[in-house]
Amino acid sequence: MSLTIYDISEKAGVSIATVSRVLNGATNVRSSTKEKILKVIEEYGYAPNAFARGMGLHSLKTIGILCVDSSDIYLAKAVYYIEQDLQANGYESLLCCTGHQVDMKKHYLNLILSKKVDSIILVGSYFISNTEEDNDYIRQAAKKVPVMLLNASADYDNVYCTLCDDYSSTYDVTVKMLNSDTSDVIYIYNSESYSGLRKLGGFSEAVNGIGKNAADYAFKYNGDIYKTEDVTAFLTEIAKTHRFNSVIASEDALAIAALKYAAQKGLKVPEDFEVIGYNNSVLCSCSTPSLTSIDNKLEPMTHQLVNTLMGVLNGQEMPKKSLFNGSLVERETTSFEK
Amino acid sequence: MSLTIYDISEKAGVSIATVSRVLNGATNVRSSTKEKILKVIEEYGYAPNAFARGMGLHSLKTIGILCVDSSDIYLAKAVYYIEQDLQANGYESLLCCTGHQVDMKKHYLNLILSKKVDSIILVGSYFISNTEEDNDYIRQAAKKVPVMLLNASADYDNVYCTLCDDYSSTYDVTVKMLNSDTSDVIYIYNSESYSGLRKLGGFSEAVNGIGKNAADYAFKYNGDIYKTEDVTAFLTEIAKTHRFNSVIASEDALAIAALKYAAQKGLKVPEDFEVIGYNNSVLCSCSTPSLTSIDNKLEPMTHQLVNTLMGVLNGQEMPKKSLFNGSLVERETTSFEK
DNA sequence: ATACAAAATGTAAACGCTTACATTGACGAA
DNA sequence: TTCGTCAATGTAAGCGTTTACATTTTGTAT
Repeated sequence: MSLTIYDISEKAGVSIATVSRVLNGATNVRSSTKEKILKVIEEYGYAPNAFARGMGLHSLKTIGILCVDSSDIYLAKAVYYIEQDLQANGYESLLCCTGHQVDMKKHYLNLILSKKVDSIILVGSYFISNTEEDNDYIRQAAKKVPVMLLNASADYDNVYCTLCDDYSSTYDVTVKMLNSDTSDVIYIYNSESYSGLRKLGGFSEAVNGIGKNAADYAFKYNGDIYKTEDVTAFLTEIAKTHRFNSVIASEDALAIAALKYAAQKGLKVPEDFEVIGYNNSVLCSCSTPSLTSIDNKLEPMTHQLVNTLMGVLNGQEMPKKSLFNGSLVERETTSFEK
Repeated sequence: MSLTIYDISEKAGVSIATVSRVLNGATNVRSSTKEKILKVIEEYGYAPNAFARGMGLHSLKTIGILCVDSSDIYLAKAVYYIEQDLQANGYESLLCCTGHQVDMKKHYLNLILSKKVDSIILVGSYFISNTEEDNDYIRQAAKKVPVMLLNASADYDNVYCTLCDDYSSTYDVTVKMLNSDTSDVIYIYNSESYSGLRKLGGFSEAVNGIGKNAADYAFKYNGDIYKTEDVTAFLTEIAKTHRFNSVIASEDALAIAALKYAAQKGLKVPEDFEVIGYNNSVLCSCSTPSLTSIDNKLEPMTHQLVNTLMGVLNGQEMPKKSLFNGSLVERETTSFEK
């Protein structure tokens, strides 16, 4: 078995308490003693047992991150930023990818709670707005540690939200679209995610605003958004019953597929067909023409989230909700600027 | 503070041992007792303390995963597959994103080792082939638990490798390129990653094979591969001194940038300019024209890796090295098939 | 040299579990 | 009824730390 603090104390000729103090950077240890212990540790390659530490300590300076799907470009980026920030603040992070099933989400939430994390950050769709019961597990968790929500909103005790005002962004861009030459605009979205619904709301308000029925222009795609062929087939299907010459997508990947669709139909982008994505992800500059997209300020949001968290952990009063505004990044698939 | 096993035993009127047995699914507990305890646990929302468990238990059925950068599409996908498989095998996973700095890699490696993981899986460039000393930390880790390498090769005790024969794939595709109409082919690559070097080797052999000096045709790009503009600028720079009409890239993102470059120069793809990427990632079908790429069998590789690991943990003799062959997935940026 | 305060170090309890071993209880055979 | 057996349950030690408190050492002023 590996060495314990006893082994080290014995070899260094001191007590375990002194070793522990050195390990934890206590100041009240004579420097000669410290050196001696450090040398032994170095020589024998001792590493403290995290579980034993966990038992003694109250805080392990560890934050649990739950992510629905780390293979999603956007979420992976979010997790990455958050981890960097946590590390910069001297916190470790524990990441679990839960998938979309509710029981798995609950399972991992409890799992990670049992590891004495100081807080939990939820990245992706965890907060299911429809049923109070489904969300109860989050409220339960919030009784133990502060819960941070990225891109979701909830008014619970000890739950802090950082999000982008998708509603407004989508509303604004829809209005812009409706006023442009290509005015037959549809909205395609995929998941039942909270942000997807907020975007739908903004789109709907804009469409309803000009006296049309938004429901006729919003289409939900159930499937893998990265399967381009499936999405283009989906659009082809829509085209059978609906006329449209521009697409607002809830995700960049969907928008990319819309571009493929346009190419298939021989439609010129942006002259005859306009497309707007969401997230301003790496995909945008990968497509030809490059994709206009709404930047939802992921990086600033993650900074804010971690900042808020650090404040909360230090006992400061922090905002329960931090709201950012998205901004349109125009590239080659729209022609607003002309 | 949260409840302990003592609280539960008290409320249920049994001893802590019995509660522990129920918690761990022991069979020798009367079912009426079991029910009673389970009910109390349910009612009071007890969750065992993972650290205390960790102290008692020898194996926590937990695997540590180290990933260089989870925001990289390819690596994120790899991690995702691995986590799914581990979960299916009843193992938990602990993921740490280390970044590229060597000290951070070492730091996290030790950190994760201290959490009593049963094994460590390294995803990305951890094995630095050049200096023995730099790799020593991996050998040290392998003394404690089996170390699994994805896409890297090392002949150390207790280290198991699963990789794709990038060398051959790149060699084959280069030969194919050299024989086609567009024969002025260059290779662009970014990192000092192990697989990047293997690919370079394959490319070089093919080029040297026709009596040219490979070094004149391979170009290393140092920078963010997702910054399309930077990469196109890099290509423009190359074009000043070198004539080329086809590009083999070590990563899809670089290939995508090469497509942008071609578009800028008004070159027709694939007629006047051919491009091949690597990894067959989601980017391939996102670009227009869609990108020909080498599929390096990520999913089968991850399955194999986890299989091997499970075998090793069960004490079976397993292959030290599992080698897959990449395959060319032709899309619209090449014209081999015509 | 002596006394005392402060700094350094040591001792031992606590953290919440698992599990070997001890004890109790139930049931069937004699 | 009485014993033996085996299943169910309980007791207590141990896992490797941290840390409050106790003790020793050091340094300083007298």
